[in-house]
Amino acid sequence: MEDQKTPAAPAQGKDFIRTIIDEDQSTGKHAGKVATRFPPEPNGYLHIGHAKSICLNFGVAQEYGGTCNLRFDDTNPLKEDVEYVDSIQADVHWLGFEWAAMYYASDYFERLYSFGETLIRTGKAFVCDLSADDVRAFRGTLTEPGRNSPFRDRSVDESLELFRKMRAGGFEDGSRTLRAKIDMSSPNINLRDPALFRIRKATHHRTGDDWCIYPMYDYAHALSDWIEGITHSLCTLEFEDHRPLYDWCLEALGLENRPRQIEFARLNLTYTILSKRKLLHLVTGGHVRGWDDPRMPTIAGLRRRGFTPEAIRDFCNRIGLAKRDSLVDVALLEHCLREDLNRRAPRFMGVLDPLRVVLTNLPEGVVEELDAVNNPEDPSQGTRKVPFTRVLLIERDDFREVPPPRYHRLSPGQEVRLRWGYLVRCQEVVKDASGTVTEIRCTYDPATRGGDAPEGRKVKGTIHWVSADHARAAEVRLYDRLFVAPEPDVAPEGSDFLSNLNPASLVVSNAARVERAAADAPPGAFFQFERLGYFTVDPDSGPERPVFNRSVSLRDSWAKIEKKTSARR
RNA sequence: UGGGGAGUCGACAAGUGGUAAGUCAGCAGUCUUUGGAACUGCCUAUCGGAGGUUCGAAUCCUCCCUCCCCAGCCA
Repeated sequence: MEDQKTPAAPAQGKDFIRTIIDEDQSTGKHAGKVATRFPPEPNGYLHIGHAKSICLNFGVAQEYGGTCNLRFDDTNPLKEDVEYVDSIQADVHWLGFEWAAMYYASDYFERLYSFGETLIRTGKAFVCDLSADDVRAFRGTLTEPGRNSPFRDRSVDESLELFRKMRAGGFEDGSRTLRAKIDMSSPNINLRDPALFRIRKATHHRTGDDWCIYPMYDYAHALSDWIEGITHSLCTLEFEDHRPLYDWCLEALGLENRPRQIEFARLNLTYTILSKRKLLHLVTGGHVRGWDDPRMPTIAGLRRRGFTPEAIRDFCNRIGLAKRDSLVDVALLEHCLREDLNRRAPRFMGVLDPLRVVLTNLPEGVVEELDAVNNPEDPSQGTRKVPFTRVLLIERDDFREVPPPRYHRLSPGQEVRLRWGYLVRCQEVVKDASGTVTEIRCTYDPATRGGDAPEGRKVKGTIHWVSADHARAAEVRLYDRLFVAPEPDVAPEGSDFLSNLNPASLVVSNAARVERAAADAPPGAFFQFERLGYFTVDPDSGPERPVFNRSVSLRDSWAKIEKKTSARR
């Protein structure tokens, strides 16, 4: 795995998982091997929370010279689909990782079944005829112990016969389960004779109708880990009290070289929802345009939004790893993107809300080719030519007839610099009948070509622009946070996270005009429209109509000044 | 009021008995042909609380408080 020089590798302060692995290495546990796995259930798209797990599992394997498998935890045919297995593979690859091997829990169904028979034979599991409701009733509560199933003590032979009949399709869904024989009075509810297999006459996306019984998560996961020789099975905190069951499964079968499950806190992000169920709801409810809507925290959404794998990996390295519940500021994610793109993205000029500027002292028909630097942060990206003509388009917001305090842009009588162009002075404002400014007339100073101000002349403002004749029309999609609340789930009584949806999370500009090179960029290309932010070309883009997504805005200190000064009044 | 976890600056997070890193955010500046970037300074955290052990504790002990997870034939 080359080309993954994610910056800011924490030199000191190893996280607790790597500390554990260090210890295992020094004591020679697992013969010094490190084998991890990323085990998604193919029932939804991967999101930024999964990225944390992916970076951890694949990262640890790389760092210790070990391996990391991709394993689909496909034990519930009712919820799973190939669309998801495809997207998951694509997303892991896109993030920059390559698995040592790819497996499906369903690859192990036969072995898992056979392990089930073994457990029956050794008196550690039994077929239970109780209905789901009855099982619940027998389970007890958090404070009261449960009661043994009346079928718990039936003979090994009877259970074996019943289990075979379950597999053969002889029973209806829900009529029977294979249960572990552990302890109905355990304070840990997961140990109260948990189900190991249930009947589900459903077509599986991989095994078709080969099976009508499917293993439960705890059982399948522990054994799959063991089968693959996983050494460190990393998962999130909610599985902490499943660990005794994970261990039980391996121990009951007398398996050696057992993997160790270690739990870490899942990622939570401000202004974001990271529940597969709720994300699915956003998609099916039409609140977004799909799993890859640029407002979604899915890997597919982030990719379409213009996030880079580098920025996401950097983010995952920076948020740290611990066991305490945390809520990471989404501003950190945005920061990581800006930092990456500032270094790498070429600059272009584009105007979102155009205002005509006529240079009265530049004759019509004259086209000057000016040199513009592609990336001030990276001279190797060179320069390009931009056409300068009599009629220009600037950002409407870069002109104020009555400039507020500390406004450094264009206003009547004032001078401003056109980036890479000339210094221009506003001489006249043209309005329509309703009083809307339709055009401003300026003079340019031929002595300031390239934007160089003569000795002693201070021009504070520099604005972007395009030539009206040369610019290309484009659609620009401005995205904002999907939710207005830092914790979307915190909603008033009677309402849910949907009530916190941001009505302005997408604002489309159809009036935008951009320089040609930007309009010709292929989908997925990223760049900065100077002073506006970082953008990427959306897949909706076509030769006739380029479509740009704003990935993230630039930090805007003027917005802060303006907010403060207006608040003061 | 069962069991399992967790509590260090606004947010993440180092620190594992020797006297509280770093990052993001925020604030104030410098600089600037992006009010971008970069750079500088500030952000005065005694470590959930109370006791105790110790020359010395965020780090050890005791008690207490708060928060999260678990009663799917989901994962």
